[in-house]
Amino acid sequence: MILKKTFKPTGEDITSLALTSETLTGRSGFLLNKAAAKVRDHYDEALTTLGMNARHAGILTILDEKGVLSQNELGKCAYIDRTTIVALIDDLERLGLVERKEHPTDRRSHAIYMTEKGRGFMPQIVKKAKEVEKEFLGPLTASEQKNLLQLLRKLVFHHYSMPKETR
Amino acid sequence: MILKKTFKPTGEDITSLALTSETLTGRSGFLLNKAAAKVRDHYDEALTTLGMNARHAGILTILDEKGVLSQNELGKCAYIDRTTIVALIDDLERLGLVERKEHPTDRRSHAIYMTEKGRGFMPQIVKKAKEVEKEFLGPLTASEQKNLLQLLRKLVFHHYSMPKETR
DNA sequence: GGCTGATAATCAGTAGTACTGATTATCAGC
DNA sequence: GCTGATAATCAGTACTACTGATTATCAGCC
Repeated sequence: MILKKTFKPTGEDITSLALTSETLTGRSGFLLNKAAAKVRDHYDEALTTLGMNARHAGILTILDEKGVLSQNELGKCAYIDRTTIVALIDDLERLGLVERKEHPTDRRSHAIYMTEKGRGFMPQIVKKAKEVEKEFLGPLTASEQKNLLQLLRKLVFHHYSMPKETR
Repeated sequence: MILKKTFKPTGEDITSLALTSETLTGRSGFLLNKAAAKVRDHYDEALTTLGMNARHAGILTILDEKGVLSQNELGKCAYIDRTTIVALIDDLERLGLVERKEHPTDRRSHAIYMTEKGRGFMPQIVKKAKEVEKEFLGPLTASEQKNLLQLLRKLVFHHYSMPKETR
């Protein structure tokens, strides 16, 4: 192998490769990480013109969907750590897309509101998301795409609803 | 929403959620990244007793499968950047699992050999991988698992075979 | 009214991932 | 023997994601 000039990292015929944990390409761990890195690149690239990245867009999407939330609630929805979300909200506030306001009933919390400007960004964000999804999932048929999303969702919801210790 | 005491980040009935890019949980970007983070956690935790992480195990798996490779070839097989693989090989060499030797025909290259000790680790690595895969993919049926792996593989192979500029 | 354990946001520090760009050595073609 | 390409390496950068500590506040209980 090492002597070959025209080295090919992977064979052409995907379907001939074994779906077993004995090979790297048969492990969900490998495939998920590589797929995730790639789709994140796509998102970050698409959103850079809006001055944000995929996680910022995710937070705005949650806010748009669920209305006003505390930081904590927001973090839980996006499965983002409580300490990580602070800087993300900072960024979005700096961009004028959200505002930290006083929480009506709990003075420990912040109520995160989307601003008018933030709301105005949503159509663009959704448009970008649709473009990225279309391009990234392009190699799959429509039903395969749907299938993939459903399977992933099942996995994600299962593993993120487990208690912390067993995660 | 912000006033509710018993806040639930996600509804229970997954199947009722829309599979559309307008919601975060309808985007492959979100789902892939969360699933990837989780499965990586599982792998890292399972492999920590062997003194390595998921990427080390991945490299050993490639070597086991393909035999002696140069660092570059190894990187291409594992889709790991040329600059990133250096430290990973360092780690594995320090653990005594691989060795950098002189390349037979190209003195720029290193030939990476698995040591006897490294070969001896493979059954444990495969065992751990199988356990992780079984547990992580547990929420899915056997045919769903197979399906998921095939869809992911199609995506990964497609996107990583593109020329750099359009990736 | 005041104590106590829990919770919300924040920050400092740490670790891991992944890359760009530069450097050195070597190769391969002309 | 010159020239452009390639292999490994390193320094530096940026981003992700966490632990643990801190401060403020809440909620239940005596």
